[in-house]
Amino acid sequence: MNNVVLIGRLTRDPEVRYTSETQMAVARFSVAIDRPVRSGGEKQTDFPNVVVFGKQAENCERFLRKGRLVGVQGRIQTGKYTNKDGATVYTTEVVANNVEFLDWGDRNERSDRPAPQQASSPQKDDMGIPEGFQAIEDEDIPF
Amino acid sequence: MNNVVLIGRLTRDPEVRYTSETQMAVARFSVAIDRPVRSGGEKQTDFPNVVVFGKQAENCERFLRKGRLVGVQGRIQTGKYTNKDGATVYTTEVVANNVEFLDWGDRNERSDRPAPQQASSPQKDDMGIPEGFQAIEDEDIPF
Amino acid sequence: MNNVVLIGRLTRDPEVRYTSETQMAVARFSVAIDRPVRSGGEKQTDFPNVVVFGKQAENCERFLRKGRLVGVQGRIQTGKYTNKDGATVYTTEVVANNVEFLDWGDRNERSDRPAPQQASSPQKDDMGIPEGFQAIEDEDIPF
Amino acid sequence: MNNVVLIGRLTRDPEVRYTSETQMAVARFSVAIDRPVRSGGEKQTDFPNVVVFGKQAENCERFLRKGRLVGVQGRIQTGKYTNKDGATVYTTEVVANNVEFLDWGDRNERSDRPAPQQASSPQKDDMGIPEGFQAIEDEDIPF
DNA sequence: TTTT
DNA sequence: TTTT
Repeated sequence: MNNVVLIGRLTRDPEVRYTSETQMAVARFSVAIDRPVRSGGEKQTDFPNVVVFGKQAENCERFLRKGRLVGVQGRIQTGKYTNKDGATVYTTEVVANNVEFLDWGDRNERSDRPAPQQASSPQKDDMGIPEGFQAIEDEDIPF
Repeated sequence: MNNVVLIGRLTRDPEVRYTSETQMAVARFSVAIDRPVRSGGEKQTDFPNVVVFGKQAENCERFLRKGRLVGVQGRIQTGKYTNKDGATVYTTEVVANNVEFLDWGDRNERSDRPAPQQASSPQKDDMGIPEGFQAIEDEDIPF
Repeated sequence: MNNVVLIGRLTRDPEVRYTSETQMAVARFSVAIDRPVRSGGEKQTDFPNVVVFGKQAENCERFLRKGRLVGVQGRIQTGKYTNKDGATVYTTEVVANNVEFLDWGDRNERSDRPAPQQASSPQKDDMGIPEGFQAIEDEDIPF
Repeated sequence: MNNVVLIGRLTRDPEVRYTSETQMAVARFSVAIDRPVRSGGEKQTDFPNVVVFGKQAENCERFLRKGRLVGVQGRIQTGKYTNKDGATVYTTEVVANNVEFLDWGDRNERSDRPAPQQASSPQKDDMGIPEGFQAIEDEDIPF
């Protein structure tokens, strides 16, 4: 059993890549969740990272933007990789089974993203790997 | 909303420290959770870190050992700290509201831990901070 | 372990009563949650009942209305009672630890409810018991 | 979002039927979950009903018995039906996506069930519908 | 690297 | 007794 439910706001636009073999979409974002305030305490916020795959990742790319409110159901996934300095970095992220869009922003923002420039998105990801994460290949897709 | 439920087995004995001011117990352990096997795939396991505070942490110290099965209900907490090399390390762990002991091991193992050597546990934690975590002080206790 | 998370819309205004002894508020509502649509299937919806106690119940009374979107974290509670015909009726409801207001409706709706007519709410509840539920007394409050 | 996690013990052996068209297995049981004891209060227990479909239902039939400990991940489903007296009965149950067996009982109990008598289980269910539930047909299977 |  |  490994079950997570989050409701929070995107800290930035989702970042989408594609697996090299099947070109499956992989979207990543992190979500801001304020902790319940302790009386007399200052605001504190958690920023868990979320990964989504496939059709849902494509919907995240199209409809989600920084600041939008989402509900996420998934599981905690841990991993590790070796960084440029040869140090082992441990990662913990939420792999989403389901992402729900809980608000739809202003009219402007709801419109689809500008069509990506030719040959941009469904191509081998050679932009480098984001800080703190490994490349994702087809064998990492959980379905 | 930030809700986590895990069922898994301790990867090692819980590690317990005490806050310097109120001497509240803080227990840490990580838990192994096998992912549902994909047909034709090999076994994969996640190892989320768990933190527990107060009375529950004391019970974890007394009754939990490596290999025991637990249910954990809590929330994801993120943080960061600067390591010895001056690099920023980001952390993600599960802060437990509730830890349930789902098996009690063999008769032998169920017995309490040998009493800690004098002045050992309820003392200022100066053993250093475990790899990948910050010191915990009273203001970090969530209740 | 008994953990529930729901996101859905109120099917009607919350119904609030008060325990006879300590006059603690008890709010009830049910929430509509659409099931993920099966391709070729028609829409289906679940309507779980939710109960909230104390301060949170008062906030529900003030700010929640039919149609508003909420996140609920809580547990499943079962019970039974004997109805007017002498038949045993079994109940299952969600006792909320936490209710989050995920939208705030139009400006008009966000305003507080009209002040209840004098001596209305914080009084012994003698309006009778709603269909399908038992009276709630102080010993039923979970904290 | 509609997410439930339970850990509890079966109150009786699971009850298994099969849909008339595709003969898919449908297992039902209820699970006892003690509430956290309030100091000075007496023990209280919830008994949510659980339904499982397909392969998992077959595993429940084979391996689960009264008293066994399970973890359940699923969602709350509500429904209604008309009983023999013409009264509308409202139902709330947990539809499981995943049932984990958290203990395996004594050696004896772990063995498979005696093979059902010829033509017993994979047949049209005409034993009547259990108290408080509707018949389940193929269109009710959630996958 | 953080959201309303 | 059902919500957008």
